[in-house]
Amino acid sequence: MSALTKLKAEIAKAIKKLTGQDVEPKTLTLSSTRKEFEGDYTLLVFPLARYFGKSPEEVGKLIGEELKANSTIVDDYNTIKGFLNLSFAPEYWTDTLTAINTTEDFGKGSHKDKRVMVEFSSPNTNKPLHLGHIRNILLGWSVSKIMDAAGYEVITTQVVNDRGIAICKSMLAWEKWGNGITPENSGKKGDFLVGDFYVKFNTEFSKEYSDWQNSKEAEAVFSNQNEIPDKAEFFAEYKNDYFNEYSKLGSEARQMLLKWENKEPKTMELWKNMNTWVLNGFDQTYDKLGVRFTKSYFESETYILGRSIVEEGLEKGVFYKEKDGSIWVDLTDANMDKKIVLRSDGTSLYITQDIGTAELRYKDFNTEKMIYVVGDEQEYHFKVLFEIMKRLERPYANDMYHLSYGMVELPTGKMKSREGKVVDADDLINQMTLEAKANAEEKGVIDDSSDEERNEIYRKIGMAALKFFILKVNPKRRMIFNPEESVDLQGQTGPYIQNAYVRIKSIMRKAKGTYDFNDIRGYKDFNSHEKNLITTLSNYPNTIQQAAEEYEPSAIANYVYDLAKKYHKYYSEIRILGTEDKSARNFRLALSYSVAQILKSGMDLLGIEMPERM
RNA sequence: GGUCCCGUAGCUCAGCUGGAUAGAGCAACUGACUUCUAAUCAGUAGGUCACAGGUUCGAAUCCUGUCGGGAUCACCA
Repeated sequence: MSALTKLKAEIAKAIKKLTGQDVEPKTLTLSSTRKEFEGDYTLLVFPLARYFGKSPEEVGKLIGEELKANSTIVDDYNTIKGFLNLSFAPEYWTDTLTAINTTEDFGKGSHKDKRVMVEFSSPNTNKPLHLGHIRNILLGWSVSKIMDAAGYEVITTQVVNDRGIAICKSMLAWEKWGNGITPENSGKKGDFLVGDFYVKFNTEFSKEYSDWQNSKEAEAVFSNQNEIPDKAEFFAEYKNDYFNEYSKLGSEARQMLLKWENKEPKTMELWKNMNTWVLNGFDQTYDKLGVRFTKSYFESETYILGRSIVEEGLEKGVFYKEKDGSIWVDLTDANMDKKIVLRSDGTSLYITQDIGTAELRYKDFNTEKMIYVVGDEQEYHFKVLFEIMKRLERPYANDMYHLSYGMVELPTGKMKSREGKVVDADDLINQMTLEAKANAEEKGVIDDSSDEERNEIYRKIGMAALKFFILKVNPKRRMIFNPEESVDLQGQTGPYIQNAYVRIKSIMRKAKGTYDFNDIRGYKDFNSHEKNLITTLSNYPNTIQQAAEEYEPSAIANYVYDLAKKYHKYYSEIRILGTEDKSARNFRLALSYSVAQILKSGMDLLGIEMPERM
């Protein structure tokens, strides 16, 4: 039991003694005292005044007096209006620090008997990963780390969309214009190579389309409109219909999809090859991002799943059949629409697959809790999915969560992969490392490291800047990313936090063998920074729990920044190694050591690595 | 039109279940490296918390409405 929980119990006891009223200790609000007032922690007495029938100020005095007399933690108190400011005994600070210092994995939550699955990334195999994926991946990875720290057992998965018309477009373009190029014979990273052909298909298709617009066929289509719209506007909107009805390339792509579905050997071979190229490329990117999946699911293998569950739902009366044979679910009573779950020709839809994969994962890993990291444009889809799973009475249905995040946009607007208007993940990662390098060389700091060590440091710094930049923001916010102005390396950033850590590491190297963390209790004359830091450190476990409950990496990011900021300030004002008094010096080193540990641990929850020097 | 998300300093964002005078960073300007790593620290300036009501001892926070931005409402994924 932490000292603060103990104190709350003592306060509840005091209230009981003074009024006979039972108060749940958890309902008491105890927060650290604002710096302009005397005291360490503040109890809000407004809500308690009604038990006493006295003014908040008087109540505060009564409770304060009682605590001062009987609490081992509280040394003194003062009241201002309805605020009871409590000052703690010196032992509170040293003992709390020692507890933090000696607890292994301080902050980690108690074991929860539940497996959580976090699904994220979920790329298509027709193009490389881009900035949008980066936000998704960083969020997913961080949430999985946070859930793990909160005490869950975590399974990470991705669902790879490796089938469908988009992939066929890349395949067709490669067949037509590829001249047998491969990653091996060209030296080009596989996902980029395939992505190039996806763009190639679309530029060729656009050419074909604009040529067609001058044809008699097009003229006929246009003049057939009931209302005569603006011609340019009409053709801009008609592109998709053209693809399906008139386009030569479109029909070739659809034929390829048909061949794929019939498992035509030559097509299968091409498909397998190109997928392997892309997936190898993805693995390299995941590696650079420091992300791993317990298991990958492939839509080519899972897209048929879900049909048997639809059958089951039909029997149970959860779904119903239309005359044309299509199967639907009616969610109007839950404030949603009717939704089709199986086509009239018996083939699956997106939702059918998701029903199937949820079930498959439950069978594979017995995951009772599932978190889907997917963009906010799919909120409705997941609302529907979760409602369906509830109606199908799946054991995991009540613990499914859509971690929805806002789109990442460029200053010029939305990214469009088919036009090649994207920020590629790999480019961005490299750019960040280069920027960290340029910045460091300008400063000329890192001393006697080898080139290899230095590059490793630059990579860590660059990645920290990128990751922190993205994770510090509430996921729900849309964000505009400007690749030119790029990500800062100073201020509220990843490197700022790394820098605090590096400073401590440097101190610890210099202090080696000259201190004893067990000898700190003699120190009593704490300054406000020291109390402040210990208070912040002891909030770490709560922060983790809260971040886990709300699926919110930004809570960790803000915490870690706050801690680093407080330490930087402390560092600039107090000379730690120069401290004369032995127990004070031990205390300060112990405090610094703990700060470093928590900074490292917290950054790890964001998927950010710490360099030992920079 | 229905539903959901967002709106806080010039810009990017914090602000926990309602609590004391709304906080950081960037950009601008001033200072601080012979002293544990200056990717730092200190300071100046910058606010009608979109707007209007309501709830109460007390509202950026909760409720209602309005306005602005976005998403979504396919036998696409």
